[in-house]
Amino acid sequence: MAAITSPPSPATPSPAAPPAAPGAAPPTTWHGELHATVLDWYGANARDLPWRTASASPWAVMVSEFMLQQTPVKRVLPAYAAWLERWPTPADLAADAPGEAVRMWGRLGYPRRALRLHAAAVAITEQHGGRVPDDHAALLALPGVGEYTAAAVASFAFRQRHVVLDTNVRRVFARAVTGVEYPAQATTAAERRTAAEYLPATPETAATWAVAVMELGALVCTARGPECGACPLFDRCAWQRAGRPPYEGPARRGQTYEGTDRQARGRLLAVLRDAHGEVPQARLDEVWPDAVQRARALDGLVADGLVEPVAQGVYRLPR
DNA sequence: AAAGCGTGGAC
DNA sequence: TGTCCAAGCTT
Repeated sequence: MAAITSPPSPATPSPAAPPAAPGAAPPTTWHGELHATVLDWYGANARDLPWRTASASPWAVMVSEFMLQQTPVKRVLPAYAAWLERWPTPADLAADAPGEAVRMWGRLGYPRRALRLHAAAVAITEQHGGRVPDDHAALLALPGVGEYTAAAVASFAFRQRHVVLDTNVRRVFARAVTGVEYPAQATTAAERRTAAEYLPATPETAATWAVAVMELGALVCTARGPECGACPLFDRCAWQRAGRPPYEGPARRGQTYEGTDRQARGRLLAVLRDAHGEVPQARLDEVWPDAVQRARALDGLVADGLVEPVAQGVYRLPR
């Protein structure tokens, strides 16, 4: 496999050993240089985000992580602030109705996340004394918390050492280490192995490294139009050294949205969100003409617990 | 394990 | 314009 190589340093002919043979860990000094390179870049370029401040509680970090699942930072910022103002602790949210969480979620998208965040708050309140657990396995057991989110909360909020593998990190490793433009569609064991190899040994350093690599992917090593000229890994990057070969493979996505059940669900739920209280069927009929698809979408929302039928032809957000 | 799940912005 | 993408999770 390729690797992040040492930069061709004309100034200091590095005494560091060349890239290690497959299977062997590279020299600590070399790793240390790589870590310093990325950490220095992060120190100078990190965005000033509210969930990264010292005063951000583990709950605040968890809220941010839920909201950031597939939603851009810019749209999360105001929702994050409003959410924490209303529900500063898990117990505050748990004491409120799940429908209120769905309403506060607004237009962030994927509203099931709101429901799961509420359910997580209930679990934290009932099973963890109202404190966000600092144990990775306990985090993973919470609703809406997967491998990434568990690692992110444990790392960012509790400064533990975990492989934090999100879309940004995967892309950075795909390019810098593997030498391809994009990672595979699904996360592979090889990717976890690679990320683990490069993870600093010290928890505190590992935690900062995790967020730093993510930030690099978000700001420089972007999916489209990466700014390689501004990248601290420019000289080491396997993709760069290979001449930045374009992605080869199957189309990575291609989801149409217009006319889908997803769009129908969104329209219906928007009506429920904006109407405080019960909503008659007629109000829903207005926003989606196709009766068959409308019924299917509404059934789906009910099945997901996002909508509650209160009577024949009357609906509301769940209580 | 591939598909379903929202929404808005960038190019 | 349509396509792609955004700190994924669940079934």
